Amino acid sequence: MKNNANVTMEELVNYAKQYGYVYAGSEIYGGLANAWDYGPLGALLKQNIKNLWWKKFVQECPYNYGLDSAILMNPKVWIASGHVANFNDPLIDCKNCKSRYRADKLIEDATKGEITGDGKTPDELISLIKEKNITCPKCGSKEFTDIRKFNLLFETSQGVTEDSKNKLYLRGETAQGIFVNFKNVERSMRAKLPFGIAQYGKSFRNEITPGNFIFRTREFEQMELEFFCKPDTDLEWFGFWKNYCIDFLKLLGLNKENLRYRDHSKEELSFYSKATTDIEYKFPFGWGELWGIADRTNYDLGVHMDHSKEDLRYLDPETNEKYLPYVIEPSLGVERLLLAILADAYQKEVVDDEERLVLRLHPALAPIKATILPLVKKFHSEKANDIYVKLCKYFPCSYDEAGSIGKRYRRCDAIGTPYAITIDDNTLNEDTVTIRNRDTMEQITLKTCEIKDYIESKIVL
RNA sequence: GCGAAUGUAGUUUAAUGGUAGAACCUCAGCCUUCCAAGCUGACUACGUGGGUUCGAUUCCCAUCAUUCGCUCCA
Repeated sequence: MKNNANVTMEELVNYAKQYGYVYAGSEIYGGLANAWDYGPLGALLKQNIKNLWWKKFVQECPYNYGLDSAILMNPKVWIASGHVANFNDPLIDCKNCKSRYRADKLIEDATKGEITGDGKTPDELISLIKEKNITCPKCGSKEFTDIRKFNLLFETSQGVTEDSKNKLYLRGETAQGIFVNFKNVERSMRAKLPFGIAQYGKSFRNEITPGNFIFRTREFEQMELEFFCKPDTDLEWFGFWKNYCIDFLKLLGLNKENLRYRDHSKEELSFYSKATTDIEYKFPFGWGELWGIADRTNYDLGVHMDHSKEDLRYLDPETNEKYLPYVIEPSLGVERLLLAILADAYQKEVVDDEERLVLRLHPALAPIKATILPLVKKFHSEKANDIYVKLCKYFPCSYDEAGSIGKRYRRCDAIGTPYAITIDDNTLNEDTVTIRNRDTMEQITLKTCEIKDYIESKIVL
């Protein structure tokens, strides 16, 4: 039944636009590359994703606390974290065949790792390339362009006048807002290791090549947890969170077949990371990273302690030792998860030779939980509207009286609404309604006063 | 940013150097008592800006956007 192998990205993009999930950004002005807006349903789905993540990682998790830190931070944060230096890729083009390389990688490859490009200025890199007679691996040319730096951090300025002294960065990840608040949370919540701090929010990166719809965008939303633990327990917790994360995805209803772990090789690991595992999802365009789970050691707290001169060490109440906690970071992109959820739920089924488009979303994720349908407009509208007004107070509902009942069922199938409540003569005479289930197409009869409890019991994750 | 391709209603598309036709969707009305029924009507498009031409959606240039590679990553 579940099979999204035939769903193309193109189909999903059209679907998302057609039904009010995702629109191209600034469309009436010709668009803006790679910007996407979330429509009425997309906004609800996004909210649901974030709320469910918060529920599982904060509300129901005894270890973790929530946080909402600012997007604008003191620029020293980004210098300390290494983003200002390391989000600068020195790129160089071959003038002959137009191939593009990272200058530091080019040197490393050409010298078989004898010379590393780490920490070199652009001028030093250029002279190294000349000195070692490095040629383009593709065409053998020695003619390269100058090095151009692509700073992945967005810059902005604070104050009404443009002034480099007031240069600020839009955060490139939410994680740093957590690290700089480590001591605050520890003190105010009287937190004992191990404990985690979770937050979701917007981050910005000047990606050189964004793409694949909402998979990689320059403005995106992250849901990150920084989990602090004793230095020797990091690998144990690393395993714990790997399981916890994938269980969460399965709970949301993602098909197991479309999920896998991928461990980073040693060469691939970030300089600060001891181990990293990605949870990948099989998107219509192929396997792609959904959730990165990294053992960041004590790197982040360490650099912030160095740069800020604040003591960020934890005083272990059992041993009276002071040490920097290790950090496990499960980091998830909201839009990526949303894309995975849409791709996974999108089903085209054939019912009596007719194609039925149905979005098999978990009821907890569905933007609209129930739709209220008067069986015949002129007889049942008034009663249906009464019920609609009452149910709206508890969860998002819609009301639809246009077209045949069958057509209205299909409309709510297409946007993933799990329950359709039909109001007919029995509602007027006996105060009962028919509730039709999107997935099974089965119908049950309930008293009107039972509807709210019934649906609320189904939309809990 | 570089290379290649593309751009006609919300979606899928047709035709054309003389300013565009359809299907689905949507909306209104009629009809309709449980799975996209039917009838009547309505709305909506040549990405943007220049150039050539008597006249451009069509040809040329630029620009913007999208897609695919390089690269990067949540």
